[in-house]
Amino acid sequence: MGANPGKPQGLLASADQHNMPLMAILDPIEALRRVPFFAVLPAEELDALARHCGVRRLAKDEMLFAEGDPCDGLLVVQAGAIKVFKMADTGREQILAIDRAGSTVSELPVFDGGTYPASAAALEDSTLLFLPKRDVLDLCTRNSEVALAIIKTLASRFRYMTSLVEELSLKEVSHRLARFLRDRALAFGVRTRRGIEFPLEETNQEIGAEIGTVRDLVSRNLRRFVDRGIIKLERRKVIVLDMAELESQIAGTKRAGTSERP
Amino acid sequence: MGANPGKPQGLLASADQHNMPLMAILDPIEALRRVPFFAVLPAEELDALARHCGVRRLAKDEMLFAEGDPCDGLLVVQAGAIKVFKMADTGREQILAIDRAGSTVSELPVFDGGTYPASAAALEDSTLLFLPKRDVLDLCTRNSEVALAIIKTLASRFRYMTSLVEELSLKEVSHRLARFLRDRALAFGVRTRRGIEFPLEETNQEIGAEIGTVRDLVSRNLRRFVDRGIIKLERRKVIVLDMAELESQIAGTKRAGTSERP
DNA sequence: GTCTTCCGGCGACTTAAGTCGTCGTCAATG
DNA sequence: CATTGACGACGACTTAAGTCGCCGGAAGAC
Repeated sequence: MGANPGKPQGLLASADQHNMPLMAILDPIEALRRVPFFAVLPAEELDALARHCGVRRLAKDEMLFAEGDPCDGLLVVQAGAIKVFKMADTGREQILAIDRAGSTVSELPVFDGGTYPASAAALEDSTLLFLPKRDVLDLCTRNSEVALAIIKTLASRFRYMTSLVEELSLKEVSHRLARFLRDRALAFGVRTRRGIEFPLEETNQEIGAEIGTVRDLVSRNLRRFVDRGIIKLERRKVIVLDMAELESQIAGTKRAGTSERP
Repeated sequence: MGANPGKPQGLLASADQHNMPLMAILDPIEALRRVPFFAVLPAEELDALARHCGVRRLAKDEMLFAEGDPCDGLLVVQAGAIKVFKMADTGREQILAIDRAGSTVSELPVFDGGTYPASAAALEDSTLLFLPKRDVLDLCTRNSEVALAIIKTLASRFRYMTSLVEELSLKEVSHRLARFLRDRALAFGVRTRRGIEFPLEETNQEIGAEIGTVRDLVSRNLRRFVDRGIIKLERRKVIVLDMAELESQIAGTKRAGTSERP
């Protein structure tokens, strides 16, 4: 699929609703079907689930839950975007995941019975479905295919956490930012004569929270990339001029020449 | 259970073998039964699994697998200790998990079909069982109780990763070290008239790799705790003199007084 | 026993990360 | 149109983190 950034993210929550057939907005079954581990279910199972589910609407920046809250059901994102994050007492935050339509939020407490391990809030106006814990657990017990699919979902999140730990512990801010840009370019980039272009809706603040640093450092490092001719910044858009150099920033800046120690 | 450190860890791998009935060393069924998600199985299922399993012995410091290797089965720790870690090209490493008897290593690639997300090596002489992927997946499909228990295991690991990310991103080295000591004190500490005592077998190097820093900083921060009268160090032992102060190191050193900004 | 190696402990230094204050721009608001 | 507020940029500064070299003691090897 040739990377079509036709649906930019942050600003246009309302556009979603215009582009989507009305049913898709109202029909919880469609929302459930977009969840990978429910997709395998026959229609009548989905129906049954849908009958038990509640709806929650959130305005931008509204909190969904806070770290430590008890949890009594699974949340399915129907529209919008939810950030899951940890917050320091200094106010700084670290984003653990951003979940959009078809994702579920914090499966953990549903399955291990604990409280939410992090807080969550809406990045845009959002709609979520709520499935009582019991129904989800019953379903898993009856249908091991679903359980296995949930394991896969958890595994994929786990892999991300693994690489996040690696980067936070062993890599510098410039690496993390380079990887962030590379990933965006691969996911949303379009080849033009000027380079690979993609939209960048979030603020430096938000980027910082994703890659584990502060606003200022994102700004400084972006500028450094611009100065070195690796990227070009426009309005709310990035143009990657030198993808090879961007990749090599990810691989290793860290005094790459020191060879072996004697 | 009044915290009995009767089985210190690193040095005494051989003691294990003396204290344990010989059968427990040789019998794979016993080893499998110690795994939480196999414990629920009836004896004949365990038998069947055990018949298919291979054995792998590792000397201390021997590699079990490297990041990116393909994986074709589940590894169950029967005896010893395995560290799972990421390594930077500078040689620095970040430990993601330490698994002992009754734990499994890298369930991820078994269930999502990918490669190992990190490397693993033996911290002590160790014995592992190997269960072919097929058998494990078949078992999960047949028995959703096992699948659900695996989800719980993954969830618990996930929670740890979550807090690791939080600490790496938002907390200082002294916090992480304080938490490390507190956790050890709770898990292995014994109340004596001098304070709460527990063994500390690992080197500063290893502690650093666990909490995400280098040898030197572990040493410096330990010393600082000693100077402030929070702990006392002996041979390979720690005595916590002021648990309250240790806890408050965890909660927040970070200019705790700044109140609100105007 | 003696030798060697590993480990811990300094102290001095470098550098990445983060903080702060200010200013200019842009966009939304009234 | 004017005001306000957010955001990005930038320079100067502070501090935590990490690096380096050296020493001295303890444990293991011979």
